[in-house]
Amino acid sequence: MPAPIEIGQGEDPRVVLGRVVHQQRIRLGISQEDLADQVGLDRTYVSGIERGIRNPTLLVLLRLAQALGVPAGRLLEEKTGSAGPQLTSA
Amino acid sequence: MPAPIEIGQGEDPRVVLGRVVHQQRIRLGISQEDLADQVGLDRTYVSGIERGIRNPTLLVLLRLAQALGVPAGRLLEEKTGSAGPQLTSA
DNA sequence: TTGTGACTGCTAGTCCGTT
DNA sequence: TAACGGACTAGCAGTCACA
Repeated sequence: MPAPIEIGQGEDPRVVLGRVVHQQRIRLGISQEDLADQVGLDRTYVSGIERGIRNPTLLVLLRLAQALGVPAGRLLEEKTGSAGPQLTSA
Repeated sequence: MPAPIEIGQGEDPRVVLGRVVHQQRIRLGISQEDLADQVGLDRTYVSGIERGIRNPTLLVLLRLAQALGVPAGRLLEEKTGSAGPQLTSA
């Protein structure tokens, strides 16, 4: 049972970022290691980001956005979740 | 820094960020010191960001965006430049 | 009012592993 | 496949004196 994705605004930005990264990665159907490889980061570091315990830099955020195929700003906004783009089939 | 992974953009993202921060700050008509004070950062650190020699973290970027009164994503996009940024003058 | 070099403390980010 | 930990190095956060 996948935890219901809630959107908190006073929430820790690192956790929010982690959720977005996770969602986008799953959407691409790739593993943390695959993503880490594409971004040029360590696999454990990507894991930390998704868990919201890391505080990545501007450069890393940008590379992450690129690898995930989303606009950089997307990583800081979290527009997904409720009434999300159900992403038909695939 | 690990594998650079060229970002088609060309220009250094730090410089781009610096330009956006500078523009927004000027738009607010405040000094670097005023901004630094609002963000809770040192004056010289803000200076470094505007000059594009700093690589701030997620948390710093967010505080900066808040103080500048712009959505966080705005700092990573640079929609300014050409076509008028239709900012509904306050 | 801002730019700059140098500095210290801490963490961003890596690499090894186990669960 | 991913969470999690320890130990490590590179680099950022944050500050200062001075231009």
